[in-house]
Amino acid sequence: MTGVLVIEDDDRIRLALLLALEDEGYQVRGAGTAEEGLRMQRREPADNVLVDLMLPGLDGFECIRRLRRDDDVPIVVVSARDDTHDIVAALEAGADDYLVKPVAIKELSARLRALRRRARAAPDPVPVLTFGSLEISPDAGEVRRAGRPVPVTRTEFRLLCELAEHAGRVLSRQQLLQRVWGYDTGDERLVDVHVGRLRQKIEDDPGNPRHLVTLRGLGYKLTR
Amino acid sequence: MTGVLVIEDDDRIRLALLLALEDEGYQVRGAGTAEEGLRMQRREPADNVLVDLMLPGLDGFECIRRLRRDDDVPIVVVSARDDTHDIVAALEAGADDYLVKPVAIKELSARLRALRRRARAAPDPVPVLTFGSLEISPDAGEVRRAGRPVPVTRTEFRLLCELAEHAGRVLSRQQLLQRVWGYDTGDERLVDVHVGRLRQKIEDDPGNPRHLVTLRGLGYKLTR
DNA sequence: CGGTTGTATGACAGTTTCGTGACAAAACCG
DNA sequence: CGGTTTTGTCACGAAACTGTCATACAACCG
Repeated sequence: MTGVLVIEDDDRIRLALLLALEDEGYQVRGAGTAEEGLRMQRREPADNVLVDLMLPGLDGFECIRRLRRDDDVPIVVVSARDDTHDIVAALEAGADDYLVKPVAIKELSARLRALRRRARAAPDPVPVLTFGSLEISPDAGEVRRAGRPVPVTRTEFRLLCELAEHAGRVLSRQQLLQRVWGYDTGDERLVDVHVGRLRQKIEDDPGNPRHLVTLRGLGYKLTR
Repeated sequence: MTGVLVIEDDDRIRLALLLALEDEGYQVRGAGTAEEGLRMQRREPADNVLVDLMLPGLDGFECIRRLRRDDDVPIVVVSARDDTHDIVAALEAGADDYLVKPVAIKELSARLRALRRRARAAPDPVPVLTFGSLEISPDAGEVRRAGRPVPVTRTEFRLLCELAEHAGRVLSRQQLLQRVWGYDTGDERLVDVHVGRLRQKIEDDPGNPRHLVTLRGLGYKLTR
């Protein structure tokens, strides 16, 4: 399992990063101050560290230097400041990369991956979307229910991913036909059939679906 | 002396980069096309390569892949496009960093420095990838099953490594053709055949593969 | 309540996708 | 050069998947 430590004092940003990284398949942990982060990294080293520059107490630069002192872990700075001087200083202090907020999680993930390739560190985690006991991993082409793999067909899988990507939002049959099948027009019953088949596989009680819900007259949605 | 190769088709930008890097103390050389750049790098390897994404003929992504194929040189993309999708694709292709034009030369220089520090710090620790009782050492060119060496052909080995590097992720036949064979197009049955042959060698029960599994309609993946 | 509209589902036939053995071309190797 | 291994192509059978349809069921509405 690949671990990431996020050192960031803003609770909301830290939480958002942690949740997003978790979806990307990382095992995450967070720290609100440099001191706490250093302590955590010393006790139980993560495979990657994300650091904010503006931290209370010990600042980001110093934090990077100290991390670097006793570890070769890849360090990525995530800062609001988009200033060449800061970037150079951070890299000079020992950081490996520098991203400016707001960061696109996919980019962050890709950069972490590139960095790990260089550092020959941990393996790639596989992103997982979770809906209660239902787990969907688009990259692994896998669906699990209560931990057990569920065999789904390609069409079902695409449909499920489409719904999962827009979790909680209704998608009309037309939209689904368009996005999953690429049809601009077609029989909407087709969607019903596949939704039905999917329910047989992923719902505990297919007659009373908890995740893959029908919204009469509107379409379907996937809920947690 | 540290050498940098700049592959960029716009003469003015290439020249500007070369001059600026020269001021930074690098020994520089430039190429106007991917083909020329690849040739130069093969003949006389630089310590860093800068690549533009929009090149005439062979595009930047392909250029990166080919550079990566026979070299571990740090690659930095310098592109006008500031798009998450491009960034992810470039990093995925094997780039180490991605900068958006116009670049601050001080930042570029700092990033190159950080990258070289990394590249130098990781002298191959001969990693072994393990999948249950299956062991693959990409560097040693060896495959073992329950400790016993398994003779695999070059093609099979590359296919296996490609799958192993992305353990747990589905790779489509197209992707495999592209990455293992370098084909941009071709008969997808070819992949099937080699997967079949590989299974005969590495699976306990080739009829019921445990590691090299098929995901109908999606492709293949290697699991633990 | 009865009519109307929208949704679920089982069956089925046509199509797609896979795995495999056979074989020839190509590469390799003394 | 002759033998051996590896590689790519092909064709075919088996298995899995897909979309359509008909019917049954449920929800809504006045």
